[in-house]
Amino acid sequence: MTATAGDGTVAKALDVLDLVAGFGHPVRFSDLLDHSPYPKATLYRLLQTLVAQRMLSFDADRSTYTMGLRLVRLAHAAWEQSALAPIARPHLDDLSAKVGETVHLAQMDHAQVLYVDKRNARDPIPMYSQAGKVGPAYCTGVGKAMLAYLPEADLPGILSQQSWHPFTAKTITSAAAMAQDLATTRARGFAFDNEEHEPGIICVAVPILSSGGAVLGALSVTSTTARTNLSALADLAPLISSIARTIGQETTDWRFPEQAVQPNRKRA
Amino acid sequence: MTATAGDGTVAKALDVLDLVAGFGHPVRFSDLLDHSPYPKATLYRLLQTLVAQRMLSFDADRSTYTMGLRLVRLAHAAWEQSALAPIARPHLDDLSAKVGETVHLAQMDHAQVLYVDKRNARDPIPMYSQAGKVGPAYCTGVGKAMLAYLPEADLPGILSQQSWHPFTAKTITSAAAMAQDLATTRARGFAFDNEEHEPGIICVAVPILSSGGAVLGALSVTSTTARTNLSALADLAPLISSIARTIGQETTDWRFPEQAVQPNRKRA
DNA sequence: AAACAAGTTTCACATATTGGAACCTGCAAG
DNA sequence: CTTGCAGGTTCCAATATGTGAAACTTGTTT
Repeated sequence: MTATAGDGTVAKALDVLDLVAGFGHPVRFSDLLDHSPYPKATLYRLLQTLVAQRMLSFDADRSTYTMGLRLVRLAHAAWEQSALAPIARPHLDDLSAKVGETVHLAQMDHAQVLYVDKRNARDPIPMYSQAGKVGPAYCTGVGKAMLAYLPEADLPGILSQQSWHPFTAKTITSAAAMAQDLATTRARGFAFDNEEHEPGIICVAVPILSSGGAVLGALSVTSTTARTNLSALADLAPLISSIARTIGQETTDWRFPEQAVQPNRKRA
Repeated sequence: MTATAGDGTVAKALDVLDLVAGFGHPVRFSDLLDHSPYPKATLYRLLQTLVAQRMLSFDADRSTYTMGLRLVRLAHAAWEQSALAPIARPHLDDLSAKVGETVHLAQMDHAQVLYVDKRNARDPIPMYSQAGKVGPAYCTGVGKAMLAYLPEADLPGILSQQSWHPFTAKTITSAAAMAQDLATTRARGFAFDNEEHEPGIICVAVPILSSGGAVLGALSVTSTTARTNLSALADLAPLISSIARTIGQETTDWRFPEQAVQPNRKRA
């Protein structure tokens, strides 16, 4: 599972946190025990600590553990502080308004794709509750767009961590085939998802690059085969690319007005 | 600040996490050192651990620390798993569509109000609040709605933790005055925020209660004095209350279909 | 009443954490 | 240059912390 390094109390605690998160619903102590490598007493103490820290919450009635609210708070800070997401937000609104389809903003996280922001086709609700989800890199538009522009040195490591599960008949299922697809993507300047993750779902995606050329994230527009097709989506590429370029530019530029902020220096 | 209990490595690590979150922008090591009670070496190791766990990320170029992406991931799980938020979501959509004003869903977190979800007004007004953000309980509609229905035993503890900062001339600034206001609120069945937090901003809020009467959260509709007034907002109370009642009902009922889930029992 | 499962506490032992101090950087001033 | 210094990183002995097998509650089943 989350193959944590053997040592470090903090690592263990976070491991447990992931474990609880993985269940996706309130869990009892013994359920966790069955799925964790830690002995009863240790797990018990870790849980106590996490609850005390409000990273988990404990429902005494049902004697189950759930994710705590402190996390939501911390994540808010994480999102706000991320260089990409807050800057991209208004541009996502624009793009969403213009194309009227589902729009995704993603970043690489640990060889997977992390959706950082999203606009739905119907109701535009900017909120990270819908973001935060992770997905595979090898069969999503945003994933392939980022992979294509990653430093060559990093690629093998990341590709080796993909599961290559064949979600659909069109899923790319080997590093070799992926290399091919990424070359095409680079040549084209944008990536497609041709029903590689879910049948009927297609998308165009472009990378968001810093002015130094580093991959900051990716931007995509998703639709269905019922409504459109790849070549129609490709027509959107110039628009999406231009927006991605703007976001990349602004993100590179902004670098936080650090010297302007900090008239507060005191001890805790 | 986050007055953590003296012991526990995990507590310290999370304390540091909060510290970084508090800055709201990338920070250098020494900035953190100035604001933390921990000695250099200790703080250094804690930071290393957090970075290794991807709870923080370290920008080598600028040698600054920022919140990590793993948090966003965990928070997503937290949100999804929370009994209230996912259930309330469609109802927020409804309410938002019907009233066309800003709608908030909040919960109590550690004597403060945590905004868990939000819908913007059609004609969005710039305002201090966003999902994941925390706010004071004593001068917000949602805060007062929840306080009014909390078990009496819990109230003193929570009230004693309020800052009573007079944001505006109308802010309630003492526990005594609050007791009065809460009594009125209970009698009325819903709470007002009469420009108590920000001038020109007013709101109606109702508590969301479980069928057992426990406070699960609160629901509010916010507007401005430029556009409407308290008595007009009060007219919305029946609608909001009814939605809140539905949410409370569904949340109480749902209690996760536990027996349906778990054909997987194995050791890690 | 006896057997059992789930959760909690104990305690001697091991180890991870601690933090003062020494040690590396750059870099700016002499 | 070379000296001084602030921001960062590493050492290491002392010790506080975390460990986990086993004993012990509690509540539930047979």
